[in-house]
Amino acid sequence: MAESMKGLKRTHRCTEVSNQNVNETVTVMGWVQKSRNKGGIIFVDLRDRSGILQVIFEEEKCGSESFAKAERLRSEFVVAITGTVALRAGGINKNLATGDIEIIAADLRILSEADTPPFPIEENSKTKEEVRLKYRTLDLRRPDLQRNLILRSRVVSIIRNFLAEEGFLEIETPILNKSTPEGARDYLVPSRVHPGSFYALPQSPQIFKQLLMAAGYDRYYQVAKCFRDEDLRADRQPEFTQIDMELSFVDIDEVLDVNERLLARVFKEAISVEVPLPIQRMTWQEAMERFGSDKPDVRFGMELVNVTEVVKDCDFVVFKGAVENGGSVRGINAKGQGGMPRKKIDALVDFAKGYGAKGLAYIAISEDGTRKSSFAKFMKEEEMDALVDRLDGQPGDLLLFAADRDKIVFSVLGALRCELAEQMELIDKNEFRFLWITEFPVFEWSDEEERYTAMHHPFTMPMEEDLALLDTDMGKARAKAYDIVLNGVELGGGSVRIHQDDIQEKMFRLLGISEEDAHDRFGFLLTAFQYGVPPHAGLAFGLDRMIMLMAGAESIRDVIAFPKVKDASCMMSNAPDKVDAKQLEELCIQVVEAEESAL
RNA sequence: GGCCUGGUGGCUCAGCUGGUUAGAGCGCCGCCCUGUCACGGCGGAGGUCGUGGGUUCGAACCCCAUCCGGGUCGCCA
Repeated sequence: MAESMKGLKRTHRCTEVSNQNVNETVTVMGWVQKSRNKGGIIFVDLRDRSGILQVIFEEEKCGSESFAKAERLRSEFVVAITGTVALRAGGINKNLATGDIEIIAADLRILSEADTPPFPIEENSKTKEEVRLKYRTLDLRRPDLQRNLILRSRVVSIIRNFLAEEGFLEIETPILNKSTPEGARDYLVPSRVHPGSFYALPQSPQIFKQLLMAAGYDRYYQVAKCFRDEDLRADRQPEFTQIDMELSFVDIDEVLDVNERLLARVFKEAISVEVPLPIQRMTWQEAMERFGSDKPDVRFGMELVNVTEVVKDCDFVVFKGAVENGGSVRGINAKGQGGMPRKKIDALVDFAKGYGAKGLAYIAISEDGTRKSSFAKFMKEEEMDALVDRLDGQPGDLLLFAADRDKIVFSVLGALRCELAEQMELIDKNEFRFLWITEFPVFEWSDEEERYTAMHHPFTMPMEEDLALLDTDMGKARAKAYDIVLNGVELGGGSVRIHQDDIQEKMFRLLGISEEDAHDRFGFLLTAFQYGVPPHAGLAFGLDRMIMLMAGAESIRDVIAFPKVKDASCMMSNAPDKVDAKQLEELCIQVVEAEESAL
């Protein structure tokens, strides 16, 4: 039976008690981690978010009533204990921060009884995520998740302090918005007052922060919830948090500068990691050429090598064909993997196919220098020599080649490079390597829509020196856009925005957005800009990913209190769910269930 | 939507090519124990093998469908 805590006040969290408090009377409250009943003495490990503290019950010290209650304690009971701090009479437990002390209980109240939890509340849980997510409150009691959320809170407060010091204002923007498609799928909210009309949840506060710049708020930031109705991944949730900011009267360098100082501060204060400044910068083109990725992990090498020139006249149709179709042939050298068994190489080929490759050519060089290759028979001896030479192939190396359109070659080798690094254990998990990627293309060709779309968004400023390209070769135009990458993960990105109306008009035109369309969708922004808009630029960090990397978590779910599973539902609450017919009626939405089952 | 992968007591797993009364560790329950902390001792309970079909004399195991997780490609301005 649960008791009241009337008259009690907690004096310490569990690990706030130390040997400095010996002989003091304290009141601690928390959950029973473990109870060890030795008959005449009962040991209870009491747990709260700070950690664990041992309490002992002896009948002559706590009285028969409390002792009887102590005998009933089970895992996860919530209790309040008043007692005296003492140095341990028994051995010291070195595994516990409070291992040299214990509380000699004088009084016990059972504040809440508890059923036996469905899985153990312990660090490094082996329990399936499915079960953990269903009982998320229990999962959140585990020390590793508590550490992650405490870290998250700390990071956010460091960010707030830093940005305040730098003159940023924290301003909230609406959650219920007008849908401005182009980009991710919107979550829609039906309007009751306007039947048939919908709000959209923000994918980011993009337009509002630009409006704030036009309104003169100079430097803005927000811890912003964002929503995207797309499929989930280990590092993607349908709702997630961005540290979103925008600055007026700045160009690229100033944005990067303030953000790298922010990152350095956060990593130093939160996890004692020094971030050397300035952070390395690399253009998008260079990143693609060298690493096959716009978010390269530069903790290891294994860079791509372009061998198009070497093989363009060879007789191997795969290579020749790729070159003739305007593509390229590139390779990587997996050092020391020349002895990789055929089966594993085949697995790599399958891996490559998952990224759109039709195949993967290889040359395995054994320790004695002899070569095994999937395509040697189509090549002249000197062509093979030249290939090996270009990739600096040494005895014991494995050379892998992809031939296709650049887009596919990059994506295949970029992924393969990371996969091999993982297999070969080339990655130092304690290293944090930041990288700015700059000069993204303004446009990206969409095969699906058969037109150019904005790579970043339609308000991204092209590089001044490339403005002329917009009329002649728009695919080559570069933007004043940048991403911040950490260990191969895109942590954030942003751009300088267009504040010149003629350039904005041109962008809309190039994207196939008519004047009418633009006005319909972004009219409120364009109108605002007519009354004086400063040059401005901004950036947004994915907070969840940042915490994930800082915490060394494998999934974003481990740094979010109540995450959703793969199909975007919540295993705990069962959201999304059906709603009452009455609720739908108010929204003038027909109940379709009956019709569906009839079909 | 595609591909890969998992589902066996509360938890984690084993269960060989189909032949059982489906096992183990932890947890749980009861009794005992005044220095435990992975406490210990003795005893005990607990499983329609995700679900539905099918093949077979016989299915946890094979086939089909389906549900619930995980990874990934597409998608994610």
